[in-house]
Amino acid sequence: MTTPPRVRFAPSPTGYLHIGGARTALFNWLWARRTGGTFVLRIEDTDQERSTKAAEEAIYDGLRWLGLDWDEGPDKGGPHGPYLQMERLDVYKAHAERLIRQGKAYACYCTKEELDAQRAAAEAAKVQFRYPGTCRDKPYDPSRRHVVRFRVPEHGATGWDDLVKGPISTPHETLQDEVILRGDGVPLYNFGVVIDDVTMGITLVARGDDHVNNTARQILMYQALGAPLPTFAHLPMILGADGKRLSKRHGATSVTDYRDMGFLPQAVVNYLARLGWSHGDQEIFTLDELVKWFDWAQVGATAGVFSPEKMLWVNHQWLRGLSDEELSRRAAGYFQAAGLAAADDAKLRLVVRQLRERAKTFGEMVQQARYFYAPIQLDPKARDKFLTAEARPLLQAIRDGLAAMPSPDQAQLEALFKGVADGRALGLGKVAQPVRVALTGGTASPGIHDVVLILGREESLARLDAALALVG
RNA sequence: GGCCCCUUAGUCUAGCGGUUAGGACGUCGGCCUCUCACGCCGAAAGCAUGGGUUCAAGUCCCGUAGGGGUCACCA
Repeated sequence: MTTPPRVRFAPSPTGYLHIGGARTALFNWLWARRTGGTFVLRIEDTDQERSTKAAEEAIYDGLRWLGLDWDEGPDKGGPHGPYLQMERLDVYKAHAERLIRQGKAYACYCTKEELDAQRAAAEAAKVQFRYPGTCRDKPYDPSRRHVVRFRVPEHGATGWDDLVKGPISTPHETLQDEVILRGDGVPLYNFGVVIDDVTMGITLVARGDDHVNNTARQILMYQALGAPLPTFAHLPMILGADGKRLSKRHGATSVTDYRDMGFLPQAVVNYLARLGWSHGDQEIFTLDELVKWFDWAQVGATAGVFSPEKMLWVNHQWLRGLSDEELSRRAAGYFQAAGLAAADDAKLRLVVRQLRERAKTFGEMVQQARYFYAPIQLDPKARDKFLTAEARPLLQAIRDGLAAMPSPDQAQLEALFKGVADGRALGLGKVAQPVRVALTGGTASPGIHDVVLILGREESLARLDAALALVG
């Protein structure tokens, strides 16, 4: 029996919740839920240039929509708060001063300009720039403007056994005495992370593998601090179709974009989980199943290309799996946003039932449902092909037959269409297509009887009349 | 460029020394059919490459190539 892990998701509030960040959050959350551990949300807002409150809210928003709840965080507090880095400045300062006193860090009085010049010189000489240790042995004078640098061993290497990548080691020669506290007392990333993970009792650090190169320096800091090491797990990046890191130019990368397009949160979670993790041959997973089966051992070490097509497919599977009630309840918001249906009513229920097999997202569903709620937009090609003189008598016959039905139902309509077709020795399609174009404006729709039923007798008659007027 | 990581079909993956290399998305063909979807059936398509180790290698080791990441008083 070991103590349950404490994991965390620590985004910077510099933008919306990115697909990649969402997956990192998801894996952490799954592990916490699976093990009975604790999921901590920490906001790393030390980059004051780029951090915004709006972005912070967007992150909460995205996580909530996905259904990933946190046990401790800025908005709900917890025993290790505050959870906003800018509210923890005194903590970093205290630890930095302790490290200075112990000789494990030191004050550096070099100016940015001096450093920039040295960097430029190194570049001109085509050598790798490393901080030369100018201030390494200078006495500590707090009254002088300074940054704090962490003393890195000259030789040797630091490694760890990564939960997803296995053993990794970084030679100290590639490291340098990096700045851990800025002149204004704000910590730099590596220091803030370590101090927070230590003081928050984080036992498993799972993050994107763009942090692999930070891990050795962080381990060195853990050691300097005398703190126990967490386990590290580095998740491979999510790439775009061109093999480059997924970014805006690849399309939608914000989880809320997917919400707006009409994806189900379960589907997004499902897809993200399967991108880089697997459980045999299964493709569709409920959250409960993911919680039950998620394991770092099944997380792959290779970067994955984000596939919008597959995510659409996954979403479609989920859409089709919802009950009629659930489906129309969720669809209602999208229909309202598009100005189509006023509410989750009986008509919407019928529309949605017909469209669930045909639309992969609520966004597509709304598009395909337009003619049920708004005047048709006649597709010219469809009109030329089907609203012809030959079709006139057929349309007329259907119109008259429908007019003669006080309350049409599936069986009556079937008999009507069949009768008209058989009477002229025509296939059903010859009759159905012109009617379809008359009623929907196009050539693709649910079954023609269903269309009539959803539209209703009056509206159907009106549209048939309009078409008849057109064919003259 | 230095360092680190990665490499099974177009894509996501299964595989953990002996398999006709399995599944899924996508693609193509067929069936179903009033259109479109759905569904069903079928097909094409893969172990980057060169050396080892071994009776046996997609699986282990080394090299090469390719890809990605990272080298700030950003995170």
